[in-house]
Amino acid sequence: MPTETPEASLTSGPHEPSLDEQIAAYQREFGDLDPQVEKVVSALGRLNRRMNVAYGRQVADLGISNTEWEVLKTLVLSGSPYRMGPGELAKRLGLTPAAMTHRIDRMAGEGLVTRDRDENNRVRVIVELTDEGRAKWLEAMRMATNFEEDLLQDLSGDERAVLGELLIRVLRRVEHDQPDAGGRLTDLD
Amino acid sequence: MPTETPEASLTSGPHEPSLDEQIAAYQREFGDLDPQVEKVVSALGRLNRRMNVAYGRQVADLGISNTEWEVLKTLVLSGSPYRMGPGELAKRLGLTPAAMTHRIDRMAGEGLVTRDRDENNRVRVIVELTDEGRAKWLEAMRMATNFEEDLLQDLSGDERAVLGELLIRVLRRVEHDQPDAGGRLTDLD
DNA sequence: GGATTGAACTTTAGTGTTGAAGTCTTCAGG
DNA sequence: CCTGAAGACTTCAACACTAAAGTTCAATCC
Repeated sequence: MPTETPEASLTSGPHEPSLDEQIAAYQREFGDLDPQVEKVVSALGRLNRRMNVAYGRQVADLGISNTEWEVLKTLVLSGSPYRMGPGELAKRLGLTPAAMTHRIDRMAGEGLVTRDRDENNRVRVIVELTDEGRAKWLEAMRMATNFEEDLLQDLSGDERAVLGELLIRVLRRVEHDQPDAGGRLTDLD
Repeated sequence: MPTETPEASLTSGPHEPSLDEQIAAYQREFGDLDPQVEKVVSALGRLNRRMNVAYGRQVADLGISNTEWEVLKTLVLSGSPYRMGPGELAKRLGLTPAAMTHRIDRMAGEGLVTRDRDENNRVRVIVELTDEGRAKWLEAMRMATNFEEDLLQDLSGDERAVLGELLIRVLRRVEHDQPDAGGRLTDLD
């Protein structure tokens, strides 16, 4: 057995703290906070993390990455004929134009989208969803909705409605203070 | 004026779709979904994105990145004496050990943490929060709690309680299906 | 109508992340 | 002991992203 020093518990307990433990720890380390607020915020954070992991795993089975799926979604939501310029795409996805260029390169290489110059204005580029891209989106969408339905399974119809309403009210507050992309929507970091 | 071709609306309307528009677009493109579920999920997604942006901006003012803040949080939550091994840190943060090594390098260079070999087991490394690191965490925490308080300002005490409860029930469902880190917690992508 | 401004995208340099291979230490067996 | 195996971290190569500089085409000014 490895020399069990007192501090050896450093790596011993993988024991990821439960939400309650986490909140208790915050109370301990930073007394000055409202447990009710912390509960909501911590739950939101964890939930989103888990959801991202879940989505990532699912779309990986389709041979695409989470980031590629984001692009497919954005194109589909723009409606037929599923075209958009790299600049607009970048803005919606919170990426720099440079990153968008590379992402489109990859996706075009995989046949998910096409990239062409606009004949009427040769500075512009048109990214268009291919049939294959749309098919991938559809498959991903089916998986996602199954997962989402399952996610909310423990909630009654009324509860779902209430949850939706409350979230939207909170969302309105951020979107108001932080109207769209004041600058870049630089996610994480 | 640039030649306004019919498709020129490609880049014309930065018009980021509202939540309602987004949900309507999903209905249009993929009839087979429950609007109530979609409302909750879409709101969650947007909310988290906005929150990440907000946190990122705030801690940037303190001269640290969002990712560094994550490390500080994890160390503080572990409780005094705020020590942890890189491996455990990586697991909690959903990073590979390799990334953790570099992150610790940087943070040690900035004086936020120290990195030392465990005297009792020289394979192990101990990352410990410095006073400066703890001070940064404290500042960040103050900003964060202000923001979070503001975020929920439009909700009554009861509503906050309900929201927290509902989120926790949803969370329980994911954490049950996806118990902790089955493998790596590869966020996004 | 030729130069200037401006818009939309691409290229380049630098940083952070992953996955795989490598190093060093400790533990267990002969 | 001395060897082999396992664990904990680090190094390396490849990839994705950002910020800033560069390129190309279109519109406007004189």
